[in-house]
Amino acid sequence: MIRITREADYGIVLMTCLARVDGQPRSAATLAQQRHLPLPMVGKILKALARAGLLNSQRGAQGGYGLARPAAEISAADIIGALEGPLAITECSTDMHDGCSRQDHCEVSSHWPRINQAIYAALQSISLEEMSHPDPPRPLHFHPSQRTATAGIAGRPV
Amino acid sequence: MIRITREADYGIVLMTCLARVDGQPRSAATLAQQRHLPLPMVGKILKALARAGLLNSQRGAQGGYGLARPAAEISAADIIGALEGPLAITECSTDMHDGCSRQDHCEVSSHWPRINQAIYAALQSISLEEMSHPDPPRPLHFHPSQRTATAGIAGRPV
DNA sequence: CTAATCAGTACTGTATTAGTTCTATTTGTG
DNA sequence: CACAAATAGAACTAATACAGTACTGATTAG
Repeated sequence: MIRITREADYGIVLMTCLARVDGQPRSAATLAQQRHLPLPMVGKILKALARAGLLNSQRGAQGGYGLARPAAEISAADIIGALEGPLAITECSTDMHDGCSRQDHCEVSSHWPRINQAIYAALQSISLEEMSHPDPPRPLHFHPSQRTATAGIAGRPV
Repeated sequence: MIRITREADYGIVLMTCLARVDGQPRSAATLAQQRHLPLPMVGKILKALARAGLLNSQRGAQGGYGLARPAAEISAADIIGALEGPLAITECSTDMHDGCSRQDHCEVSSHWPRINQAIYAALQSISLEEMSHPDPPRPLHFHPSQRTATAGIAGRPV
C-alpha cells in the first residue's frame, strides 16, 4: 500500500550518495555509474532536487551537484516532496478542494488532513543523515506481527 | 506525494459511515446512495473489506455489511492495507527482494524499511473511531510552514 | 574554442487505476 | 416453494500515471 514513485526512491539513493561524500560535488554521470542507475533518469531527478533547493548545482566542465544543506537538516519528506509535489494523498486533501464534486456529501473531509499530517510528520522525522548510515541506530521496536493480519490478503505488494 | 488509491479513499469513507451507525448493517446500495459513490465500486470495496475480516457480511434479502470489531479497534492502516495489500512502498521493501537487479549496488536497502515503519506506525495510530468524528480532537500542532518550502515546486498534487 | 556538464521540455511504451459487467450463491418473505 | 434482494467473485475496458528516453539550449573550465 502507499506507493512512492521510483523517482523518489532513486532520489533518496542519490541523496545518500551525496551525503556520504560530505558536500563535495559529484556529476550526474558519476552518480549514475556508481549506483548503476539509468543516466537520463538520474539527470532528471538531480535537476528537480536542485530546483527544490536541496542541491547546489555547478554547470560547465567539472561541474556537478552537492548538498545545499547539511544532511542532518534534510528530511525524507523534503526529498520526496521535491520529487512528487506537495503532500497530498487524495485530491480532496489539497487546500483547494473546490473541484470536489462530492463535497456536499463528503463530510469526512476531516480525515485526510489528519492522515496526511501523520505521514508527513513521520517522513519529516527521518533525516538524510540517518538514512546515510547503513546501520539503523534507532530501535523503535516495531512489531511486524500486527501487519501480518492483513499481509496475506493481497499478494501484490505494489 | 505519496498516493493512496481512490479505492482506499472510498474505503475509509464507507467505514466511517458504518462506524457512525454503530454496528448496524447497511447494504452496499444504501451506502452508495448515501455518499453518492458509484455502486459497483462500493460493492467491490465492501467485498474486499469483508474478505479482510474488517466487516461482517450478511447475504440475502435484508442483508448488508457491519463492522466486525469496534471502531476504536480498527486503524487506518487496517483499512488501507486491506484494499491495497501489505505495506510496501517500493519493491525492495518487501521481504523477498531477490528480484532486485541492483541489489549488489543498492547498499541503501536499510532506508526503506525505516520509512515504511514510520508511515505504518503513523497510520496505525489513527483509529476509525477518531476518523468518524467530524472534529479532530487531537491537536498535534503540525507546522505547515515547513512544507511550504517544497509546496510550490510542482503544482500537481497527485 | 571546445568539451563537459547542467537546464528544460516534449515524447513514448507500459503498468496501474477506476470503474463496469456478468454470473453464481445465499437468504428472507409472500 | 418461488422470487426478489443482496453478497461473492472474476473478467473486462478505458483512462491515467509512471518510467524512461531524446533533444535542444545554456554555462563554464581549460
